[in-house]
Amino acid sequence: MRDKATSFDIAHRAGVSQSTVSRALRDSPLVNKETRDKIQAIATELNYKVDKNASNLRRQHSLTLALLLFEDPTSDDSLINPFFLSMLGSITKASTKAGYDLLVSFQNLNDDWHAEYEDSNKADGLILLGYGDYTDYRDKLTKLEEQGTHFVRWGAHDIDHAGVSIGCNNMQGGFDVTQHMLNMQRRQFAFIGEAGSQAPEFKERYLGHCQALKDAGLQVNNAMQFDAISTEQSGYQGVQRLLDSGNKFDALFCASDLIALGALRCLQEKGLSIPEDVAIAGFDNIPISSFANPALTTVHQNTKLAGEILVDSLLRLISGEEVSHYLMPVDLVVRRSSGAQT
Amino acid sequence: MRDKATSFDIAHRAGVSQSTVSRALRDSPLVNKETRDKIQAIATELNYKVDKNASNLRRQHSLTLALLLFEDPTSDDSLINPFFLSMLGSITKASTKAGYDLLVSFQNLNDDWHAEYEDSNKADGLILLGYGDYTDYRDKLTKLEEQGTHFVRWGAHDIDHAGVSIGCNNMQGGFDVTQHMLNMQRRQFAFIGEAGSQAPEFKERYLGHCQALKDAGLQVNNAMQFDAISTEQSGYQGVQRLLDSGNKFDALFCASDLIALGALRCLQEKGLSIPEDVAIAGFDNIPISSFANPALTTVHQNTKLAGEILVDSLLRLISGEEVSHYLMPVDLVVRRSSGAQT
DNA sequence: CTGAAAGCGCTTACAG
DNA sequence: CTGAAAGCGCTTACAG
Repeated sequence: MRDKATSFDIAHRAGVSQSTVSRALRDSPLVNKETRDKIQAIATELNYKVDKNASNLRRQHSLTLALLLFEDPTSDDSLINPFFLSMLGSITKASTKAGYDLLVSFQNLNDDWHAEYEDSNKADGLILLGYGDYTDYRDKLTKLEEQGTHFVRWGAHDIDHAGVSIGCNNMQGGFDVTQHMLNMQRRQFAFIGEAGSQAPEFKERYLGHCQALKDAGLQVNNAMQFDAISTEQSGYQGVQRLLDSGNKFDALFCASDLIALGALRCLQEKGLSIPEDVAIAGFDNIPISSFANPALTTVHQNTKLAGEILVDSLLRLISGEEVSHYLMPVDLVVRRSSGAQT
Repeated sequence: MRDKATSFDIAHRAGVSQSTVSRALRDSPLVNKETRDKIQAIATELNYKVDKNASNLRRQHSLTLALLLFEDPTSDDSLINPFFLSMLGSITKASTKAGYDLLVSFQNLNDDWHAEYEDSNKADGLILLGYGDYTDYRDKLTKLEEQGTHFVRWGAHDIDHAGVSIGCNNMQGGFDVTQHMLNMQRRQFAFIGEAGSQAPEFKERYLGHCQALKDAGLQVNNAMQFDAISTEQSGYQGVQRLLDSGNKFDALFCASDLIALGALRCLQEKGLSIPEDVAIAGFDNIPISSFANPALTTVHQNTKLAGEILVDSLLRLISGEEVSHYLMPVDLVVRRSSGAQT
C-alpha cells in the first residue's frame, strides 16, 4: 500500500520547516532559490502532490468549475444531443487550459441542483447548459443569483432570466436560413420546433425566420409552426402533424438538426424527394448533418469559441468583474437539402 | 454577498454542539430523532451544505472519480471521437447514480497525468479512456499501479498492461463482421486500421477478421491491411493507399466507423458504388453511421452498459475488492453498406 | 529569507 | 444520546 507524503515529510528531509516547504512548492520568491530547488527535488522524488482538499479548504476556493447539463426529460436515456456533447468537449478543453478542473454532471430540470456545487465548495462556479423548459428553470436561476453563486449559462439572452448568458445569434441564424431558401425560390414555409417562451432559443430562430419572410413580402402563418423538442423522433412527429394538416409546403426550417433529421426521414418515407419536393434546413451543424442524405443545410455555431467564452466569462465573474451577455455570430452552412447545387 | 453557514452556525441556532450537528446531518442514528429533525430543518432553512473540502480532508476520500480521456494527438482539435463522447455520457450518468462526482479531463498521452488526480486527493479513482499509442501508455500504467492508484481502463485486455481493463469483445466483432460479408458473397477483403500492438483494440478486430477468413478457407494476405488511426481523414488516406497498391478488393472492413466514413467518401469520389462495387463495414455504431449513405454496417458496443461496468468496477476496486477484466458482448448491426437487402 | 502558530470546516474516537 | 477535543494537510499573517 502507499502512504502519501505530506509537506511535513518533505520538511523533515529537507531540514526546514513545513511552512517553508509550502512556500517553496508554490514557487514563492520569498524562499531562497537553493532551498526551493532542494525542496522541489525532494517533492518530485517522493512523488508528492499538494493535497487539494487541504489546500482548497484553507484557501477557500477549489480551482474547479462545474458543468451542469440539462436534458430534455423526454429524450432517450442514452442519446445526448450531439451539439451539447460537442460543447462539453470544448468546455472541458477550455477549463483545462485555464488551469481549472471540470466537474460534469447531468441534471434533471427538477433536481435540486441549484446551489449544490458552489455552496459545498466543490466548484468556484457553474456553467449551465441544455435545452429544456425554462419556466421552472427561471426560479432556480433567480435563487442561484440570490445566493451569490457564480454562474453563466448557454442560451438565449432573456431579460426574464437572472445571470449572464452566452449564446449564438439565433435570430440571425433563423433569418439567414430562411433568406437562403427564399433565394432558392421556395415560398411555402413551415417551421418545426417549439416557438414559445419555454424554448427561448427556438423561439428566436422562429422570430428570425418570420422576419425573413416578412422582408420578402410574404405573410407569416402561425399555423405553419409545429411544436417539436430537439430529438429526431419529435421532428418526425412534428412533420407528421404538418402533413396531417393538409397545408402545402415546399420548404421546412427545423429548429435543430436532430429535428431536421427526423423530418427528413418522415418525408422520405412518404415518398417525397428532398430537396426537389421540399427543401429542408436545420440548426447546429452537428457532425451527422453532413452525412445525412441529402446533406443538411444548417447553421453552424462555433462550439470551440463558445466553450472558451463560457469559461472565460465565468472566470471573470468569479474574480469579481462585471460580465455582460454575449451573442456569438453564426454561419450558414449550405448543403444539398435546401436545394442548392453543391 | 453571501456568507456561507457553517455547522457552528447551525449548532448555535439549535442550541446543541457542533458535533451533534455533524452527526445529525449525516443521519447518524446516535442522534435523537427530534434533535436531528430540528437540526436538519435549520440546515435547510440556512441553505447549508457540508463543505466538501473539509469533509473530504477529514475523511480522506473525495467521493469523486476522474475520467481521463486520451486523444490521438493527430486528431482534429475540435472533433472528439463520437464513440468516446457517448462513453463520456454514460460514465457521467453512472457516476452520478453511484453518488460520485465526475471530474473530466482531456489528456495528451505524453502529459504527466499519471498520479495527478488520485495523489492530490481530488479523486478516489481514475477511469482511462481513449485510443492511442500504447507503448508510452504502458509505462505510465505500471507506474500508476506501483503507486497504488485505483484505476480501470477501457480497452483491450492485454497481459502486458497493468490494471483492470473493461472492453468489448473486439475479436468477436471483427469475426462477425467478416463472416457477414462472406455470407454476402464477398471474397477479396481489405482491412483499414492499424493492426499492431500500439493499437490493441484494432489489432483484435483484425485478428477476428483473419480468423473468419481462415474459417472460410480463404488465405489471409497481410498486404491487404492498411494502417489508419481512428479519424475520417486517416480512413480516407488508408483507402487511397489501398487503391494505389493496385490490389483488387470487393469488401472493406474498417477498424472504426470514422475510418469507414473516410473510406466511403474516398471510394465514392473515385466513382465506385457502395455496396455494389465494394462492401464496407465499420466498428462502434456511432450515431452518424446510420445516416451515412449508404448506411453503415457496423458493430455496436453497448456504451451504457460499458459506463456502468467501468464505474462499478472502479468502485469495487476502491473498496478493496478483487476485480477482474471484463469482456462485453458485441452486436453486429447490418445496414446497406455491406450489401445486405435492408 | 525562515519558523511557530493559527485556522480553514469538518468527522470521529473518547468520555460521560 | 451528547459534548469537548483532536486532527485531516495545508496556507499565510505575524514575528523575527
